[in-house]
Amino acid sequence: MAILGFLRDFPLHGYDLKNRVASLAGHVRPVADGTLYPTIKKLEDAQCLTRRTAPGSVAAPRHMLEITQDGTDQLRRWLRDPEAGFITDDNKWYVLLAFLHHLENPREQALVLARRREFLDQPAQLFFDEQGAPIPPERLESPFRKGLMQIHRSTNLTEIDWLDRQIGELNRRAGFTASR
Amino acid sequence: MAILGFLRDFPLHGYDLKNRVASLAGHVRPVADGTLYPTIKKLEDAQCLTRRTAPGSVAAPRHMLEITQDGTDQLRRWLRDPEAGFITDDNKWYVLLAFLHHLENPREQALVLARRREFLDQPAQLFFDEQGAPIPPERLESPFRKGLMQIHRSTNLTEIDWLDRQIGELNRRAGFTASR
DNA sequence: GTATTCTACCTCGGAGTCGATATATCTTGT
DNA sequence: ACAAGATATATCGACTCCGAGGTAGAATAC
Repeated sequence: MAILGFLRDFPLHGYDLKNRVASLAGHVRPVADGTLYPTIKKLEDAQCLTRRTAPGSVAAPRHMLEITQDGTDQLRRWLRDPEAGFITDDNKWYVLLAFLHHLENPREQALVLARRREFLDQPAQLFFDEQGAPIPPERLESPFRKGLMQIHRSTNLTEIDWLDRQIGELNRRAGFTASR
Repeated sequence: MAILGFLRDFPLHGYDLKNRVASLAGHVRPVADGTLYPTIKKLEDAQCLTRRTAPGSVAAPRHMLEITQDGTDQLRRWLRDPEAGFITDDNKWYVLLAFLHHLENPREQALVLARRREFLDQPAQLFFDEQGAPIPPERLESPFRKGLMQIHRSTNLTEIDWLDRQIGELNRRAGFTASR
């Protein structure tokens, strides 16, 4: 998704793509060559991108990659109806968010945000005692677990706040375009 | 790490462990049977835990798992000197944090928190233009990317604040025990 | 001249994870 | 009496991903 998402902005070569994906995922989680290049080839085989060899501006020759219509369609399908992991896993969610603007319909964008919003709504029970009963933060002995739950709660509220404002904005815009 | 960390609190059987790990990791990212049971066996082979068959209190018989001294040592090694991913990947970091109290020396605990603190300090450049120059949040066209960077910044500050207070507290305590 | 470094691409083996499948027990509903 | 569902453990094949290694061109350092 990140490869097609970046290519949708402008054509790139593999090495450049690697650095962009690395700085996006998490913060700086490098993507291994052994992951990137086979994935590019897979997307090429699936007609999602085309390759054009260009002389390297700095060193060895590059393969400039361009997204195709099939690739754009595939990207939009992934964004419109993301797998569960893209909603529940923070890392994946942030990747999705980075490319959600490529889904052009504000109503569809709002629906995706709503899924995340719904997920964040369910109260997080992280720790349980011997009997399996949830332990509230104030009864946790470990200051790290206490901090973990505090941070978790605080960051969730921050994101929920943003989501609500954004969903409202998108629905307003969807209403405008529908009533025109 | 999560298996040994939970067992360090009290003995558990696999099924129970599965639910606890699931509710901890991320928030609710279920752990597959095919991951859990082979891992338990691997830890057993490595003498990190012992197994004792007990009649199932509700249904089928359980294998009650108990951590050994070797297991405790291994857990502490993982916590004391975590791999890079445990510092930079939010999901992994939160798992580590959930068990950091098993590292009993406050000085060692503070050192791990300091590594995370140092990582959070480096400013996040998530998006770049065609020339490779970083794009500041205010010049981003996508509201989702803008929100992404806002949320990222805000949650980072929240965690940094907590880390600083916690590191200070731990160092105070380390000073006390050293001067006694 | 030559070594090093950065750019740029690619492949292979191994490790880890998942989903499907299987088995068995006990409780609950019908 | 029987079916369904939760509990509980285990394995296997498929898949993904990474890390190590290799190739090569161009710039820079020594």
